[in-house]
Amino acid sequence: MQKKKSTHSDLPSPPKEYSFFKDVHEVVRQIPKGRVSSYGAIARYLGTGLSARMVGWAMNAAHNTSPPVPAHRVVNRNGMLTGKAHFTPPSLMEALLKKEKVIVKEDKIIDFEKLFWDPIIELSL
DNA sequence: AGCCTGACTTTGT
DNA sequence: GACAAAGCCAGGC
Repeated sequence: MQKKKSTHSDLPSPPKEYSFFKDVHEVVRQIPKGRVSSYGAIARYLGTGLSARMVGWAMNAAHNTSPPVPAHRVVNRNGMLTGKAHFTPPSLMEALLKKEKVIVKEDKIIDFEKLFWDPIIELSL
Protein backbone atom coordinates (compact mmCIF):
# COMPACT_ATOMS: atom_id res chain seq x y z
CA MET A 1 0.00 0.00 0.00
CA GLN A 2 1.40 3.15 -1.06
CA LYS A 3 0.40 6.50 0.29
CA LYS A 4 -0.07 9.29 -2.12
CA LYS A 5 1.72 12.44 -1.34
CA SER A 6 -0.68 15.31 -1.23
CA THR A 7 0.13 18.93 -1.55
CA HIS A 8 -0.12 20.00 2.02
CA SER A 9 -3.65 19.35 3.11
CA ASP A 10 -3.35 16.18 5.13
CA LEU A 11 -1.12 15.36 8.02
CA PRO A 12 -2.46 17.91 10.52
CA SER A 13 0.29 17.15 12.98
CA PRO A 14 3.45 15.13 12.50
CA PRO A 15 3.33 12.23 14.96
CA LYS A 16 7.06 11.97 15.37
CA GLU A 17 10.02 13.52 13.81
CA TYR A 18 12.45 11.03 12.50
CA SER A 19 15.61 12.29 13.96
CA PHE A 20 18.44 10.44 15.46
CA PHE A 21 18.50 13.42 17.75
CA LYS A 22 15.54 12.04 19.58
CA ASP A 23 17.34 8.74 19.99
CA VAL A 24 20.27 10.49 21.54
CA HIS A 25 18.05 12.43 23.88
CA GLU A 26 16.36 9.27 24.94
CA VAL A 27 19.57 7.44 25.66
CA VAL A 28 20.99 10.35 27.59
CA ARG A 29 17.83 10.40 29.65
CA GLN A 30 18.52 6.80 30.62
CA ILE A 31 21.74 7.86 32.29
CA PRO A 32 21.36 7.18 36.02
CA LYS A 33 21.88 9.98 38.45
CA GLY A 34 25.43 10.36 39.56
CA ARG A 35 26.67 8.73 36.39
CA VAL A 36 28.19 10.15 33.25
CA SER A 37 28.63 9.02 29.70
CA SER A 38 30.61 9.97 26.65
CA TYR A 39 29.56 11.07 23.20
CA GLY A 40 31.39 8.22 21.56
CA ALA A 41 29.73 5.57 23.73
CA ILE A 42 26.28 6.90 22.93
CA ALA A 43 27.17 7.26 19.30
CA ARG A 44 28.23 3.66 19.11
CA TYR A 45 25.10 2.54 20.85
CA LEU A 46 22.98 4.34 18.31
CA GLY A 47 24.96 2.83 15.51
CA THR A 48 26.41 6.11 14.38
CA GLY A 49 29.55 4.79 15.93
CA LEU A 50 32.18 6.67 14.15
CA SER A 51 30.50 10.00 14.47
CA ALA A 52 30.39 11.07 18.06
CA ARG A 53 30.09 14.64 16.86
CA MET A 54 26.48 14.08 15.95
CA VAL A 55 25.70 13.20 19.54
CA GLY A 56 26.92 16.57 20.66
CA TRP A 57 25.04 18.14 17.82
CA ALA A 58 21.89 16.44 19.02
CA MET A 59 22.45 18.09 22.34
CA ASN A 60 21.95 21.40 20.66
CA ALA A 61 18.41 20.34 19.99
CA ALA A 62 18.13 19.08 23.53
CA HIS A 63 17.41 22.58 24.67
CA ASN A 64 14.11 22.39 22.85
CA THR A 65 13.38 18.78 23.65
CA SER A 66 11.09 17.48 26.32
CA PRO A 67 11.64 16.09 28.73
CA PRO A 68 14.87 18.03 29.06
CA VAL A 69 17.99 16.05 28.41
CA PRO A 70 20.59 15.85 31.18
CA ALA A 71 23.32 16.89 28.82
CA HIS A 72 25.44 17.74 31.81
CA ARG A 73 25.94 14.02 32.26
CA VAL A 74 27.51 13.72 28.87
CA VAL A 75 31.15 14.58 28.49
CA ASN A 76 33.92 13.73 26.12
CA ARG A 77 36.15 10.71 26.24
CA ASN A 78 38.61 12.49 28.50
CA GLY A 79 35.96 13.17 31.09
CA MET A 80 36.31 16.84 30.41
CA LEU A 81 33.26 19.08 30.37
CA THR A 82 33.76 20.16 26.83
CA GLY A 83 30.14 21.09 26.38
CA LYS A 84 29.91 23.21 29.47
CA ALA A 85 30.39 26.28 27.35
CA HIS A 86 27.01 25.53 25.79
CA PHE A 87 25.16 25.60 29.05
CA THR A 88 23.45 28.57 30.54
CA PRO A 89 25.35 29.59 32.43
CA PRO A 90 28.40 27.54 31.43
CA SER A 91 29.03 26.79 35.05
CA LEU A 92 25.65 25.12 35.24
CA MET A 93 27.03 21.85 33.96
CA GLU A 94 29.63 21.63 36.66
CA ALA A 95 27.10 22.72 39.25
CA LEU A 96 24.66 20.02 38.23
CA LEU A 97 27.34 17.36 38.25
CA LYS A 98 28.46 18.37 41.70
CA LYS A 99 24.87 18.19 42.77
CA GLU A 100 24.87 14.62 41.53
CA LYS A 101 27.77 13.91 43.80
CA VAL A 102 30.09 13.89 40.84
CA ILE A 103 33.45 15.37 41.62
CA VAL A 104 34.51 17.91 39.08
CA LYS A 105 37.93 19.45 39.10
CA GLU A 106 39.24 21.85 36.52
CA ASP A 107 36.32 21.01 34.23
CA LYS A 108 37.26 17.38 34.49
CA ILE A 109 35.33 14.58 36.15
CA ILE A 110 37.25 12.76 38.85
CA ASP A 111 36.96 8.99 38.71
CA PHE A 112 35.35 9.43 35.37
CA GLU A 113 35.94 5.83 34.41
CA LYS A 114 34.22 4.71 37.59
CA LEU A 115 31.23 6.95 36.97
CA PHE A 116 31.24 6.10 33.30
CA TRP A 117 27.91 4.77 32.14
CA ASP A 118 28.02 2.90 28.89
CA PRO A 119 24.62 2.45 27.20
CA ILE A 120 26.02 -0.39 25.15
CA ILE A 121 26.66 -2.30 28.34
CA GLU A 122 24.01 -1.01 30.69
CA LEU A 123 21.18 -1.11 28.19
CA SER A 124 22.41 -4.38 26.80
CA LEU A 125 21.79 -6.23 30.01
C1' DA B 1 21.14 20.96 -4.18
C1' DG B 2 25.65 22.03 -2.36
C1' DC B 3 28.87 23.96 1.18
C1' DC B 4 29.91 24.75 6.08
C1' DT B 5 29.74 23.86 10.64
C1' DG B 6 30.00 21.09 14.88
C1' DA B 7 29.34 19.83 22.69
C1' DC B 8 34.16 13.97 19.26
C1' DT B 9 37.49 10.39 18.39
C1' DT B 10 41.47 8.25 16.53
C1' DT B 11 45.72 8.10 14.42
C1' DG B 12 50.07 9.93 12.70
C1' DT B 13 54.18 12.95 13.04
C1' DG C 1 54.11 13.04 25.23
C1' DA C 2 52.15 17.13 22.68
C1' DC C 3 50.30 18.93 18.52
C1' DA C 4 48.04 18.50 13.95
C1' DA C 5 45.13 16.62 10.71
C1' DA C 6 41.58 13.45 9.05
C1' DG C 7 37.19 10.91 9.48
C1' DC C 8 32.58 10.83 10.41
C1' DC C 9 27.21 12.14 9.75
C1' DA C 10 23.53 15.05 9.92
C1' DG C 11 21.46 19.74 10.25
C1' DG C 12 21.38 24.63 8.86
C1' DC C 13 21.85 28.21 5.38
